[in-house]
Amino acid sequence: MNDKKTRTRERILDAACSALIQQGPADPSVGQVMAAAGLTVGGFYAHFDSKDELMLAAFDQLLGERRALLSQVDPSLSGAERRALAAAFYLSRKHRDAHEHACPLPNALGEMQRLPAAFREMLAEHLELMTAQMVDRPEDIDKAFADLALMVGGLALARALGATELSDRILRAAKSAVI
Amino acid sequence: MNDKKTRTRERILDAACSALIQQGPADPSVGQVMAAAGLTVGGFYAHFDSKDELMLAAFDQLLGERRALLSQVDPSLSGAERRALAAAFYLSRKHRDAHEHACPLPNALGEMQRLPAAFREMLAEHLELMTAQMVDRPEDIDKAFADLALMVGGLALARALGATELSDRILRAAKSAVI
DNA sequence: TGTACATCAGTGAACGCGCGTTCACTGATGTAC
DNA sequence: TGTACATCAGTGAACGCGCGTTCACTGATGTAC
Repeated sequence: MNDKKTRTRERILDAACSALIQQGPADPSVGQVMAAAGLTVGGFYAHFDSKDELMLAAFDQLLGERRALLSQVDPSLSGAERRALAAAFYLSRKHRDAHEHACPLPNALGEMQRLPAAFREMLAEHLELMTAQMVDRPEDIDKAFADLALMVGGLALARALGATELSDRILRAAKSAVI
Repeated sequence: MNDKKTRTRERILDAACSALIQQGPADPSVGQVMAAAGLTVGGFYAHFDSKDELMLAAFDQLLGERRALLSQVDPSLSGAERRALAAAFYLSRKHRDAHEHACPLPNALGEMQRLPAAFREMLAEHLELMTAQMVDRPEDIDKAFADLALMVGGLALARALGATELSDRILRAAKSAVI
């Protein structure tokens, strides 16, 4: 059965997701990802065509997870209330320090310009879908884009500083500024 | 005279600043930076002890430039007005597309966790000084941190997307959300 | 049920490459007399 | 003023290393008869 191969592929992809969250798309080596999945480097190309393809798949999976989380927020709340809830989670210390199932954007955005165009196209698509989930009326879309910028910037600064007092402070400041 | 050596060092440092803005700290190679300065790779270590030391110096110089720009805003304006002016420049298409004298944070933050602690310490110091320049009263400091997060996040998203319509839109949305 | 064969997921050594760093050298400039 | 020497900024080849990718092989599993 090739269920086994499918599960192995998923293990590699999950390892790549963790690496992408923590190190961005370029830094993790194929060998490191394979080792994290309990495999050796040579078997990689039976599952993915290239490192770029792996990282693109991981990027897609993680952004998809973010949107799935967003869709679980109580739909009876207003757009502004939903954005505030999303930001409260996004800008938590827990999310800043998470090594899995966290947002890849803070550590990946800076490398987008050097990656194949498929990454930017995928990013654009997810951003459009995400912001659409964050508003009640199309006219409010720019509020969602602004909140996204605030969230990504706040988390990027907080992660860059490590788990320090200043880092915590930036999370709090950004959280309280959501529109 | 060793004026000549000093000028050469500055040329290398300027080349490193450009590279840091566009590619972050890890991606540019010593050879590429030296070539951009019109030199060959071997001479590098007469000016800097290591690539990390070069990038740290470039990071310091660029963040210093940002603060110098900030200090040129009309001091008779209120803190909120000064922050709005700073954001209007920071979130302009011109700044997004600039290859020199631009902010290194959007392309550097994601790599901070993997760099020596000196980078994070330098970042923390500049952030404290920057936000102090952005407010009238200490109680408002969190507004400056939130605006910084909004600015950095907006520019990071805009740069990552390239010079597209969506990128422009994010710049506009973030600009109009400054506190 | 038991044997022979095919399949194929995964291994591990090898490749060519670019990296950061080192170092013996070059050649222009400044100093001593 | 002219010659001999010291200095030192910059050159370019070399180093050891980790990378992405390739490929001949292994060995467990499933199928045919």
